[in-house]
Order: sequence, then C-alpha cells, then structure tokens
Amino acid sequence: MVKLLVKCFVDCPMTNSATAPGQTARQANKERRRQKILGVARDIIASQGFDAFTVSELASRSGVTIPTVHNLFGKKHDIVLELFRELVNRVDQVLAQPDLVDPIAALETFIDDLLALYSADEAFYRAAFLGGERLGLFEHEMSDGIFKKSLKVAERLCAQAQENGHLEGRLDHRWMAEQLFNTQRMARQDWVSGYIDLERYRQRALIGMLMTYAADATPDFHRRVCEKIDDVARTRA
Amino acid sequence: MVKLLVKCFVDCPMTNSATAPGQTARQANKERRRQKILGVARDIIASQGFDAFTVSELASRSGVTIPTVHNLFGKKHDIVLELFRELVNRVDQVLAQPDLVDPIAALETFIDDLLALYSADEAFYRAAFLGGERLGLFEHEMSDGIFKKSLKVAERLCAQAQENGHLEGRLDHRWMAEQLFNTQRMARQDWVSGYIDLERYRQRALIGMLMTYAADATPDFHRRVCEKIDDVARTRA
DNA sequence: CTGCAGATTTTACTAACAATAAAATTTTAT
DNA sequence: ATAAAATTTTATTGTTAGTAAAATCTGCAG
Repeated sequence: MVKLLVKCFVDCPMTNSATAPGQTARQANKERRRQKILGVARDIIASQGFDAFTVSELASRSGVTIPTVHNLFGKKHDIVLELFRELVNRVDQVLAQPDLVDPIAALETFIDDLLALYSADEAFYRAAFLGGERLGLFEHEMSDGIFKKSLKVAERLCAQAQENGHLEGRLDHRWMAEQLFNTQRMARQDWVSGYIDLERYRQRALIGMLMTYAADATPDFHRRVCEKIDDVARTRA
Repeated sequence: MVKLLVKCFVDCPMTNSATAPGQTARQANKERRRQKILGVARDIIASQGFDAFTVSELASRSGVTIPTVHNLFGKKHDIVLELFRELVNRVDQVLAQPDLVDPIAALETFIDDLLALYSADEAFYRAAFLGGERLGLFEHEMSDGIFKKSLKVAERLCAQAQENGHLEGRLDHRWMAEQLFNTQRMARQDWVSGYIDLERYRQRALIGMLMTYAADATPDFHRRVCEKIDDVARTRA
C-alpha cells in the first residue's frame, strides 16, 4: 500500500507578530487546518441546522478523521465555543462605537453596523448564534456579558435623547432600554431561526425600537419618529 | 424464575362517552400508561433540559423498557409532538376569549389568563415550548397556526382601541400588533429558557405591550398607560 | 540528503443513544 | 380453563461522541 501525500502547505515565515518568535511552520499549518475545519463547521450548522452538525460529518467534509477533529479542538462543545467566542468579540467591537447625538440616526447606525457585520458572513453568525443558544452559552453571558453591556448602551441612548429634549421622561429608562434591546433580540432570533431574512430583521428591529422611542417622545420628535417608521416600513412590502 | 405481577389497574367501566362503545379496559390502561410516561417526559425536559431527555431515561423513570415507550408513542419525536399538540390546544382556548372594551384591561386579562394557564402546570408548558422549539415545531405553525391567530387578535385589539378614541392612528396597526405579539413572545422565551420566572414574565410582557400602546396613545390614554406601567413595575423590585 | 525526535494522524475500540424485529408473556373474552 | 389478541421484553442494528495506542508524517540537525 503506497500513499503519496503532499502536505507541505507553509514554507514562508508567516506574519505572526503576536505570538512567540520561535513559532514553527508546523504550528502555522495546524492553525490553518483548524480554521478550515471551523469553516466547515460554520457551513454545516448554518445550512443544515445544529442537529446535522456531527463530528463525523464535520471530519469527512473536512477531509480528516474524527480523532483529528478531537485532537485539534477537544470536545465537540469546544468547537462551538470557539465560534461563539469569535462572535462575541466581533459584536463587542460594533457595540463599543461612539453614539451620535441624534437618537434616530444612532439607532439606524447601530442596526446598520450590526447588519453589515452579519451580512458579511451570514453563515458564520447564524451558526454561532444557533450554537451558542443550543449549548446554553448565552446563559452565562446573561449576568455580566454582552447582555448587560447592550442594556447599558440602550440606557445611555435614552438618557441622551432626553437631555436633548426628545423624550418627555414619563417612562423609566430602564424599561425603555429593555424594550429597545429585546425588540432587536427577538428579530435577531427569528433571523437566526431562519424565519425571516436580514432585510426583514432590519425592518422589524428598527421599527420596534422607533416605536419604543415614540412611547415617550415629545410631539416634535414623535412626528419625526413616525415619519421614520413609515420610511422604514416602505422598504419592500 | 418466578414473576409475580399485579397489573389489573382498571375494572370499572370508565367514562368513555367519546369513543367506540366496546372500548375495553385494556385500552384504558394503555391510555393511563401513556399519560404517566408523558408526565415523566414533561418532568425530565422541564427540570433537566431537552438534552437530558433520552428514551432510556424516560423508560427507566417510567418503570418500563425502551421498546415499550416506542410501542406506545412511536418515535421520540412523536412524544414531543404530543406535548406540543396539547400545548397548542390549551393556548388556543385562552386566545379565543372575547376581548374587553378597555384596552388596558384587555391586555391584563389576556396576560393573566395566559399566566394562570402556565402557572397551573409550569413544568408541562416549559417542556412543551422547549420541545416544540427544539424540534422546529413552531416553524410549521408560523404560516397558519397560532402565530397568525395571535397577530389577528393583537390587530383587533388595536383597532378597537382606536375606535374608542384611545389611539391616534399615527402608527400602522400591523406594526403595533407585531410589536405587541413579539414583546410577549420574547418574555415568554426567556421564561422558557429559565432566564426569568413567571412573575417577571408577566411584568416584562405587560410593560412592553403597554409601551406599545403608549407609542400611539392620545394624551389621556397615555397618562393612564404610564400609570399602569408604574403600577406593574412596582410589583417586586 | 539522511535519520531522528516529536507532533500528528489514524486504526481500533468503548459507551450511550434511537429504533426495530421477533420471541415471550400477560390479559381479555369465550 | 383456554385460545386469541395485545403487550412487554430480549436481542440486535446502526449512529453518535469520545479515547488510547499504534502508525505515520514533518521538520530540523548533522
């Protein structure tokens, strides 16, 4: 039995400025394999759902055997965890952007930044959210993770809107922030579940959040919000 | 090897007015076993999550063997389906109740009826929602099931509120109905996921829906809505 | 360019799960 | 009491996650 394999992917020094200087080509190849397998995992979860995501399917599609996958990632759980961590990192960056003065523009910028992120690699984000949900990875994030951070952002948005005279202050900002956050969350979940597409996600999130503003808007601002809602509503019947 | 088993549960005629007249005690016992197993299934899913729900666990906890479970229900999928069907039936009945004239009271009645239902058998409802979600049973219901029906109810609620002069009519009722519906849905999901309890579910759903009203409320009605929100918000800090 | 050390992949295996067929057993009706 | 029917169980199949140890490959030193 004769095997002819060519596996010498990396000969160049690579641009690894971050890690140790003595990093050999072997480790670079390892990382390359990991990324490839991670990509296949993303495709399986996004296109066939989490139940179809088995280690054997992942291995055969990646052109390796099952133990190789376990060798590179550990448990199946860890593969999903890695997708999820990447997701949290990327979303965190978008969340950290500075707010604008105008509340409506801030909302639209926020959602458009998020949507730009998601649409750049829809399969990845759907897979990561799906996997995170399924493995209960959000449960832990609930306490001090992106959840609380998102709420803080939403709360500051409300406070700022009131300072600028757009909100009357008749409603507790804690509730408004929660509503702002949850509206977007529900739309996102329906996208992740495959019920709606990204365009509809944008529409629902935006309109829902604008309606939250409207609940405590000053007359002038209310008019603007309603106009914006009509505007967003018109994007594809 | 000697076995002594006493399995004669039912000797009485039973009150089976619905089905065929010649229904034997055997069938009654069968139904009794099915219900017992279904109850165990509910407990496992609600207390340990869907992943812990295995046929072998279900069988051993129910005091039967694995093939017996399959004999009584078919596939594992069918067990969950039965829980889900029961869920849809029961929720349907609450949804079919007549609306009140006052929009705020209607909302509160609606959510309290729902909550009364859920709290009467919390384990069952959590398990059924969890199972339905996991097996994609809602996907099908999306088109012409409880989803559309719920939206219709919400839309009628808005229309009625406007007729009675509570809403200005500046916002499309289709969007308001969707927001009404989705707010409650998100709160429910957080309850099903174990993030919040029923009391908080009530609070979030009610406040979210009231805020939706507020977005298009006439000045008088807006005042009433805000008062109600404060009222609901005060129930346990 | 050749051989060694260490990293990597694979073969072979275990344990848990869903599901089914057919044998064994129990129950009901006569 | 016994035969027919329904029900449970034993035994088995195929799939999944995961692991240990053997086999193989890679990259570097001489």
